Amino acid sequence: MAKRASHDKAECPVARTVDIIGDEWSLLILRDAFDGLRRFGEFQKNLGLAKNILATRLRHLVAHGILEHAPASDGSAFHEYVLTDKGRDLFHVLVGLRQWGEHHCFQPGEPHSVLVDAQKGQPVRPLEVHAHDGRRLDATDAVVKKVSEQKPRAKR
Amino acid sequence: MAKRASHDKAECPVARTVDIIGDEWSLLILRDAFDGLRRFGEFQKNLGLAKNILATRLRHLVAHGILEHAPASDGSAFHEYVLTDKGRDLFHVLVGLRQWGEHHCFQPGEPHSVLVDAQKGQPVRPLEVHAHDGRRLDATDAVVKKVSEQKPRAKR
DNA sequence: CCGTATCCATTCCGATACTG
DNA sequence: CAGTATCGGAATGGATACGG
Repeated sequence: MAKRASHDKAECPVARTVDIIGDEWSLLILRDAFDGLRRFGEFQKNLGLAKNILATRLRHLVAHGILEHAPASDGSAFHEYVLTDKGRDLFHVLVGLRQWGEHHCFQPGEPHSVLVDAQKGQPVRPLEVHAHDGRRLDATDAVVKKVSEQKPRAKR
Repeated sequence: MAKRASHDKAECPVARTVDIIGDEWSLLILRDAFDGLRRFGEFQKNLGLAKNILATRLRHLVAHGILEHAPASDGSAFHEYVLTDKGRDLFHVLVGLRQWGEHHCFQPGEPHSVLVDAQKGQPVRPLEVHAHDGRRLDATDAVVKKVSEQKPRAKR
């Protein structure tokens, strides 16, 4: 009865995405994956979550093609979880979360980690949203066009 | 015993952010808030979640300064929930989720809503991450610099 | 070292009834 | 319309023990 709602059929891309990665642990696992963590034990130690939960989340991410579970690239006999291309495309989401946190979740002077350009060591620029023609947009300049409002195309 | 882990003390901005908005309903509420929804009933109807849960989430978002609960701007006697500046800064996160979903969660030809420039009606550009000097970065070009690795400054 | 299996407390979610 | 109160079922999360 109290089955968790699912939005995997929604016409809204946000809903579908949130349905897949919209939970605390998955997002943190992804953060660590972008940080280069690969092994089960690394995730477990770094996140401090129970192994069964980690296993569930990893399975889920693998099932959705975000992580790949493959034999380790180095000689070791173990397997590792690495981001697929699809998973790497979540980069912007993680950067967005990070930048918002840097800006809004710390007291002035309170130390926090920073995302920097690997070459120069400089912090990355804040994300911006741009229109098709390059104009910068903020939240009030953008609207969601619903499917039903879209120009119907050839029947399919 | 099975209390949910909290990351509000983490030094990682992603962890703190995820701690606040890293759950399904909060993210969907925010999506709707960016869509212009304001009233309790609008959220409830559009999301189809129980009122008590919605109330809890809204309270939480208000407590964290992401939404503001104020009397309606129009004449009506009711209150409404509107994004604060802090909340509006989550725009990039939502755009990131949306774009990923548009790209990865739909079959070719399957219809979905689209985020467009309000002026011209054109879809917005895909997000990009840029270095301080403007070079475009992907996930492998950026690294997280931990607090402990940062150059110590004057004692504080 | 990498997971699976089990147990149990807690939390969450949905439905409904009820109040202002 | 906008919530609060309550309830039961479900899923989650944490700990631990166990097998590959």
